[in-house]
Amino acid sequence: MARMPKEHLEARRRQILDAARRCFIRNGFHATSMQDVLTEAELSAGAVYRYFKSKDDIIAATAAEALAEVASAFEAEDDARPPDLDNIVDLVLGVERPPLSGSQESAQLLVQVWSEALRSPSLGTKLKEVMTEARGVVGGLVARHQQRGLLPADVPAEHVADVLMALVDGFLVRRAVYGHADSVTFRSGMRALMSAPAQAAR
Amino acid sequence: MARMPKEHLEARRRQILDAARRCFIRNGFHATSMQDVLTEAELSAGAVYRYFKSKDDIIAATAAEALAEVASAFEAEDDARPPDLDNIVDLVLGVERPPLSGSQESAQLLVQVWSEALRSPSLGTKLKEVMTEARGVVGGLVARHQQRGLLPADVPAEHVADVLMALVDGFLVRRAVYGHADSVTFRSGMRALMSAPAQAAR
DNA sequence: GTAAAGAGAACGAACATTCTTTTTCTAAGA
DNA sequence: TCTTAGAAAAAGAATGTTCGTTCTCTTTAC
Repeated sequence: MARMPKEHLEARRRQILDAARRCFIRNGFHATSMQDVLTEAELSAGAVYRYFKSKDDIIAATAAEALAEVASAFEAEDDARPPDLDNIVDLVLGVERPPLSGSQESAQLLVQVWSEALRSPSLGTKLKEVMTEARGVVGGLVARHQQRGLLPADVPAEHVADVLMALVDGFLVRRAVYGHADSVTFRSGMRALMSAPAQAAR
Repeated sequence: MARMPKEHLEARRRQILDAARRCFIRNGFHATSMQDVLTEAELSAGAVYRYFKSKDDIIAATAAEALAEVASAFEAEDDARPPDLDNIVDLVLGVERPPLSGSQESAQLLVQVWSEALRSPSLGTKLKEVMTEARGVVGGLVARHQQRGLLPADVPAEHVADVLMALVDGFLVRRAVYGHADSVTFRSGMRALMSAPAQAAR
């Protein structure tokens, strides 16, 4: 019997997933060949197929980790935040570790995941679940702000949450595609928008 | 000599591009095979390759049309808008025909274009050009609003434009991936955000 | 010593593209 | 105006390559 220590087993799996992730970010899921992944991971086909049963399996695992990253960022927003913050912008644009402060590579992978979710029903379902959950978290924060009079209370919190979620997604798009998405600039723009003088309906 | 009327020639080209577009929206650029396109267009390989010299050529043409659609939407914002509008939200979310009121399919294709732009330098460049142009248009509108006192003037217009552009992109993501992105809901949330009471720095 | 782990050749299917053949349509000639 | 030649347009088989995956053999680690 020569079963290797399972820590080594998981290290190999990690090695493959990391290599695949780099390939997928660079070329997308379907323009990346298995040969690309094998070369990047510096492993043979025989080795890789011991850990994943197919390319689709690797894609699914990569996408799942990307979604987990997003989910955990929103969870952190939920409870780790001090309850007395005064500006909702900081909720979404907080510097420490929300989705927005992730790397450009994470943003690029997420764009690939969106694209893949359009053709894979199972990934699409997972994505919707994660984002629905996140919207709930943000909605709760909005509601708390409304209770404190920091936001008008006559608008459903979900409506505001939708806008904030779109801001996050849009920020990710711009960071992924255009490279520089500066959260300081962004926050400044948001503050300007939010301190617009009250307007009469036209 | 038997050269067909060029209107028929362009109709064939359209037929192919329309079919390809449907395929690309459904499966992405690289998970779509030429056979898929041929079947969808109800044409033979020989026919299609008379109008496009390669699959990449079809991809490039499809992406270019998608970008043209976006560009024209922003151009329309620029000059067709009444100059006396009172709410900047309407700039981005206007109902008539800006990018946001496009179909879900257009949004889905745009996600595929973003994804492809990550691996194709030439498409990436074109995309950046179009979006830089659009940002300029939005920036000009923001500046005009600042001049009228509808927005704080102590923040660079570009910062606000960045936020609004991200909103557009985010709206497109949500419409593409989650299906229902209701512009009425969205506008309601935006208005709530923008009429937030002025806040003291914490 | 033995079975797991890995390497790398081998395989069939699917791919984009080209080549050959057939069909279709235009334009010149009777 | 009808015919017909001839080229453009389209079809579909053919081709060579690349793909994902499997199979066999070797190495490694317990």
